[in-house]
Amino acid sequence: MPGTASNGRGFFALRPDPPLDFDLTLERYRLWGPDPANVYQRGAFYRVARVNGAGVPFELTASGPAGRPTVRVSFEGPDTPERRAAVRAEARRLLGLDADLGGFYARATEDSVLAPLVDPLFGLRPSITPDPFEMLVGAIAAQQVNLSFAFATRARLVRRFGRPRALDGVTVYAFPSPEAVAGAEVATLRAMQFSTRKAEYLIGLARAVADGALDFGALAEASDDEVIARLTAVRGLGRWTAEWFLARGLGRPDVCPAGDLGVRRAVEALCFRGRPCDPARVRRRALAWRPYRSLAVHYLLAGLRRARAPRTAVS
DNA sequence: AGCCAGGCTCTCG
DNA sequence: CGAGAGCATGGC
Repeated sequence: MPGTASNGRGFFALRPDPPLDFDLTLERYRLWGPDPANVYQRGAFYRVARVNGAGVPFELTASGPAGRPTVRVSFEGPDTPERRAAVRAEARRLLGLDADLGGFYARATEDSVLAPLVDPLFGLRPSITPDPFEMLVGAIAAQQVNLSFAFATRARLVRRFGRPRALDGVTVYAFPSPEAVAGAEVATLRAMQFSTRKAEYLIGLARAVADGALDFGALAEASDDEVIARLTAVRGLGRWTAEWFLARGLGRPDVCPAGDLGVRRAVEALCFRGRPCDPARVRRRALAWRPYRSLAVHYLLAGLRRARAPRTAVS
């Protein structure tokens, strides 16, 4: 590895506005199985940032009091301002640091469903996927199948089409580029246990991104409704996918993916005493959580998970 | 064996 | 248009 040693490492610290619960926020990257592009193990989170097409592996660790944590960021050198800025931007998105948690909590105290969730989930932030293509691939993988299976199929795709990097002996993959997936064969994706339909969706999406038909830069500037319209024009991307993209890909604050099975179950359990309700009812109930519907949904899902699988007393 | 899993497309009426 | 059937896959 010529050059690696002399290029060294870069370090800096993030001091986000509190609160931030580092583990609660990043826990989702290991809940349903390993994700080779987002490795969270032994208290450290690893990922590969993209800078002008080049990959920069970095590592996040937390220290300091929970009320005011410091996030230590370490990345593969050379330590240039451009690389540093790119890593900082990815770290901020992964940790959801731009979310208005204070405003949400103030509103949540007035809501009988949200209020009890604030204390046990204090500092949970909505992790944003830094790479929009990655977000959409993950959504397609998760359509209509359980999340453990979805993670497994997506992990196979990452290992096959992504590039492995090493940082402190930990292997973390750069998520595959649209160009790499655009060149895949349906049969290859079928072998990863994607259905034929999903294989077609994935290749079609990758091509649309690669040839510029789907422009993420433009989406970032568009209104919520416009984003939904442009995404659902792509075969394989429906409203559910578009709404999760808004929330988890673009960090839009006021989105409720009412068609989501998990959201529906959470709303049924926490708002309607377990009584079944359809997406329209979910959407109506969520109106009360404006303009923080994304955070509300995030907390409902995490709250239900916690209720069903409570953490051990010590942690 | 059969139902479920954090949907989407296509077709009809 | 809105509802409904059809779709593929693996896990339990």
